[in-house]
Amino acid sequence: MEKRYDPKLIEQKWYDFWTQNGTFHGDSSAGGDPYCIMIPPPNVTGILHMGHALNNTIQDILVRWRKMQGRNVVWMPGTDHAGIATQNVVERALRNEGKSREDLGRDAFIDRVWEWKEEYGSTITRQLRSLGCACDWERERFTMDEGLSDAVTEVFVRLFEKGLIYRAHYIINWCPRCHTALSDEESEHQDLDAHLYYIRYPVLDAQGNADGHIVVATTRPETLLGDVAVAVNPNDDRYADLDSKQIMLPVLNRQLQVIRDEFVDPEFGTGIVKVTPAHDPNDFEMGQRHDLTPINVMNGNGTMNEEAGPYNGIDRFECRKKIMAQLEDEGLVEKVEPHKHAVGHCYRCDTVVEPRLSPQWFVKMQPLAEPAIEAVNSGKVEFVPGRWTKVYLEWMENIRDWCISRQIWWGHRIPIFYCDACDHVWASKTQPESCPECNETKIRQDEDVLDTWFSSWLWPFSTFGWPQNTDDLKFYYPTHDLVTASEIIFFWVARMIMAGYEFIGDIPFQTVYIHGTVRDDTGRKMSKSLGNSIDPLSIIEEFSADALRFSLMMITATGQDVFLSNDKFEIGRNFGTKIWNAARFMQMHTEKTDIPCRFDRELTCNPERLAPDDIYILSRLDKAIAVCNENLQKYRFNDVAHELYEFIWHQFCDWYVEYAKDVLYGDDADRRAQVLGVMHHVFSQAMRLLHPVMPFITEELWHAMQYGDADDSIMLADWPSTQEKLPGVDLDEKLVRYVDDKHDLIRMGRALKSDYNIQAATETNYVLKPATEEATQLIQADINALKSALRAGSITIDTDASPRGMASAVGRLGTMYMDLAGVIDLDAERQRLSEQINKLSADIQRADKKLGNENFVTRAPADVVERQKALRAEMAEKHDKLQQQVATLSQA
RNA sequence: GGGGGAUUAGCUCAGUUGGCUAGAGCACUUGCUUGACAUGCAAGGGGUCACAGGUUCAAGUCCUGUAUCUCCCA
Repeated sequence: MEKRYDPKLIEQKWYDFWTQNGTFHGDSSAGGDPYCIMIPPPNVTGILHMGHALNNTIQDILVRWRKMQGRNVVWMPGTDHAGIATQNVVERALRNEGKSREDLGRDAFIDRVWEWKEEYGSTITRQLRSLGCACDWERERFTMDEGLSDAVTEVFVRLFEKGLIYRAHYIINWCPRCHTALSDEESEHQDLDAHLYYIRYPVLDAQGNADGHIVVATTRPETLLGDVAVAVNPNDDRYADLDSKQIMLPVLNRQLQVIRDEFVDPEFGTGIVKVTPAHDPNDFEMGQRHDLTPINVMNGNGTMNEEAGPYNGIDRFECRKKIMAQLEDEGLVEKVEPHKHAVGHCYRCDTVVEPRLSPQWFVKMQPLAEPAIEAVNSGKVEFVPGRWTKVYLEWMENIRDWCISRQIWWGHRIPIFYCDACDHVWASKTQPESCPECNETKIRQDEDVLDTWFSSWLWPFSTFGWPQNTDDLKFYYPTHDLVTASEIIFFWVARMIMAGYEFIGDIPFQTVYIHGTVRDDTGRKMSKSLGNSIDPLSIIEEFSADALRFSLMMITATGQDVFLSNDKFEIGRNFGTKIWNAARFMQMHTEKTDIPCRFDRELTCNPERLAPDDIYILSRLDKAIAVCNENLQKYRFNDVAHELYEFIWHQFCDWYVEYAKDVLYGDDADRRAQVLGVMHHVFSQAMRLLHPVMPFITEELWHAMQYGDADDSIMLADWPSTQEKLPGVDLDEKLVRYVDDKHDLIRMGRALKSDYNIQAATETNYVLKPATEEATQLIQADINALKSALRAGSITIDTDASPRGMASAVGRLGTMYMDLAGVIDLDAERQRLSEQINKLSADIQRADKKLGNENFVTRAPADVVERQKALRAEMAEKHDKLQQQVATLSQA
């Protein structure tokens, strides 16, 4: 083994090994107990960021753990075609060539997008590989694949024929830059510091003479060009006489209707609002209630249209400025106030979304939502952490229809056909030759494509070949865990549950694990525009993929947001180095012997000759296994990481390996074999426990230690279980407790040296007065281990010891004296002991107070009271002994 | 406006059904080129658990309110 661990080559090597050996592939015909995870398909234009790294590390942990448990595992990978984002990317490239998509035409443009996809579309899946993801790449899918596209068409036609897909002229979110409709979820609200403009609308009396004005408050003055009415609350008696007046629209001098509608908040502005049904969703609804005809004053690109009169052709924001200037000139501006309000932004390009009245296709969601609500209410689908249940239900119970049409070219074209002859509109899975009603051949397909999520919501079954009822679908569906971030609950999770019920009649997955958002160390979301992203690939380059993964798990509390900075990844790197060196140590000693290394398969040891420290580490291993198992089941990955860190670093390396040195450098060949046997057994189990989190280094060491055959993988090794007791080995509780106490004793002995400024390497002499007969025997049998741990010159066991002039410390096993060769500072030692005594006195008092409380003794559970009593007794004993020490000192 | 989360050591965070003397990593102090590892070892210091009430034998933990930060929805 190399002295330094060099992860780069090793990680590449093992990833190739796994993929070449089909380690990640699952096969339904092999049967067994299925376990399936669907990757949240990343955007095909995407590059790996820390959110992906966190998301996929968690999935990989689950997948590798289940695989080792012997489940028939599939982790389904793939990407989505990201209609708007991908089209944007390709259009940008075209623009650099001085062309537009219209120049190319639809078919040529789509060819061009496919070319782009072939060339650049595998960036993120390649990056997932360097993270170590055990995806079943043979199954990789893309939402525009033939099979998945077939599923999309099938679903559209079914829903259309069921009456759940309809076309309507409705106000939707429109991105003027991407030039398409968006769903409500794709319009992200951001609070903006803006203004509330108070504008005077002239009033004429019944005779048509000027009669003052009314004041309306608006955040968007440019839309007044599309006003058709003003509205007041019916209970607002300030404006009772408004009906007898004519309200005139400034600029265009159009007479406006006056309507009364409950929607108007009398507290907002002046209590009068302008009504612009074509440019505001609330106004649109008011318009419908009052039978108003909307006037659209804008073009699709965000400029004003001919309805805007003098402002025709001007950009909407420019128009706002100009119109305010004109109103100012005409004395029609009452005042302008600062105003904070939420404004929708396009989730793909961050342009301010424009509410736009246009014909679009919608899915009627309420009927689909009902079983999906029930699935979560009944616990068939479970959110972890559970608080997300409420978020999901809240959205589902107030679900709104889903706008699925997009005015772009890249995507699944809507399978709707129109007959110009008879106006028949129908959906068809195949390209029809003629109108089914009138047989006319002059038919045309809808120009729009579907929302990308309209294919993503089918992902859990379309990837398995649905609508065909394939063997894979039957075997792996419903899948088990879905791992994603909270941002995607509405976009994707909720819709998948609805699709699962609607098209398969069953849930798509059992558990939805929602992890936190990755933030920078000041708590801001990582984003390209803020420039605060940490690139996972540069972290992998600098620290290794294992380090990235382990560090993320160490610092990511279940479901909480993660605050990251570069130096946090040192945790994982240092841990990897530690493990590497422990393995080197073991190999070094194993090479010197002729014993085989494969202790994990069969621990060939003589139980009679196992020392307390051997028993102890085996017992701690059992505990580590139990803790890991429990926390994996509970999706508490940071607890798993912490336990592995504690066990491998502190229990194994700090205590057991240190203990083992004495034996391994000693001359008892039989004991050497025992210790090496235990060591390899523990290490091989630890590597398995760690494998899901740090797959590369564990695979490397699995082979370096020859725990498996050359063509074997740790990923196929058995997952550790506490049930597998070692033959003939009794993990005697008494011995385990003894070693715990011995560790205390060692710490105390070292602290004595440290307190007296004696270098650790100086071989001082100790006298030990055991507390009990049992302790005497245990220590006597174990004296060499104690001696070497303390680097003692000698340890004299003396049950009657009462030495003078020595520094002392009291532990459960007994009292430890350190010989200071007559140079003890009595005052300092007295001081040292008094401090301990004082602290103990305070603790004893506190315990007495509790135990003296009648209510505590009678009402608290018996075991709590017992524990308190035992603790008190222990403290009192130690207290007495310390006082004796002080007394002995004084006699000197 | 509605809902969620957070507030514990200098920093980042654990602390699960209330029950030890509140823990970890990093940072800090002191000592150590000890035969796997200085990406390390050993020994330390450091906390009024945001604030105010309440429930309880017992509150970091449960309840109410307040403050600050943060996210989602409208």
